[in-house]
Amino acid sequence: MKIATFNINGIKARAEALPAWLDQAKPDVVVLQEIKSSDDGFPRELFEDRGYAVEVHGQKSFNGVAILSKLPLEDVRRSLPGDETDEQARWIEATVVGRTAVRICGLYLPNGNPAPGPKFDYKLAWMARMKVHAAALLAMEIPVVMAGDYNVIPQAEDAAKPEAWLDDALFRPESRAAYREILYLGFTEAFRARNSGGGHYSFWDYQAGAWQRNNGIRIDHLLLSPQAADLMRDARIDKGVRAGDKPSDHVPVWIEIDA
DNA sequence: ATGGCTATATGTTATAGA
Repeated sequence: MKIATFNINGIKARAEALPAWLDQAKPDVVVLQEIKSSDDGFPRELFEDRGYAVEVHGQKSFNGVAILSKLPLEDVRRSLPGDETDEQARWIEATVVGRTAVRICGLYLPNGNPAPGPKFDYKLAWMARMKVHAAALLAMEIPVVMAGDYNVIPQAEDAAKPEAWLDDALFRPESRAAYREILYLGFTEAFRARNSGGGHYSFWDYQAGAWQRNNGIRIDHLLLSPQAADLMRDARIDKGVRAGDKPSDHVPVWIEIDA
């Protein structure tokens, strides 16, 4: 089962590039972030025509997440527990049953800039909520994949210019510590389990020729429960997508698991 | 780079992203 995460930065703007990537990469499951669309405005037919089941947790203009799956999506949850007043659409999860059942979460973690400030406080509070929910997911003792745009640069080697990010919410010690707290509950970060060293990125800014200069950061991650990590066969970044026509500023990151 | 670009809304500019 090939599972991918892709922050597409606007579903309408990616109406050509996203289907083109699906046809080439043929993922079984994709979690999408920043669809920037309401549920009603989501072009479901683009994906249903390709054989994908579609579940959307949308929001007008900003945020918004979705799951596409070649297999049926069961037991869909459309919010991160822990704050009923949170109206930002940043979490969706569902179960996909292949050879075994896999719980797949699609998340769009808050950016948090500027830091310090209320947006940074929201980011850290959201991560504390995610830690609680992640522990509950681990307790199920089944394959769980938490995939998405974490908006966290885990280590200096995950940025081409780490010195430029020292005061940024994506690289602040508080953000990285909160990320580690979730990871160390017992998850495996898929890409790092199979690839070492620097130079691997999942985002390049549209500005200042960041792509041409390979000035990127690695912020899109897949965290696997032990039962999922045992099934992992591969983990890669589809870097070439960034060079395509009208690209998102993120590229897909994916795993292959024996499930 | 303190924002050089991009996307959305229903705009003639503001807001957000990372």
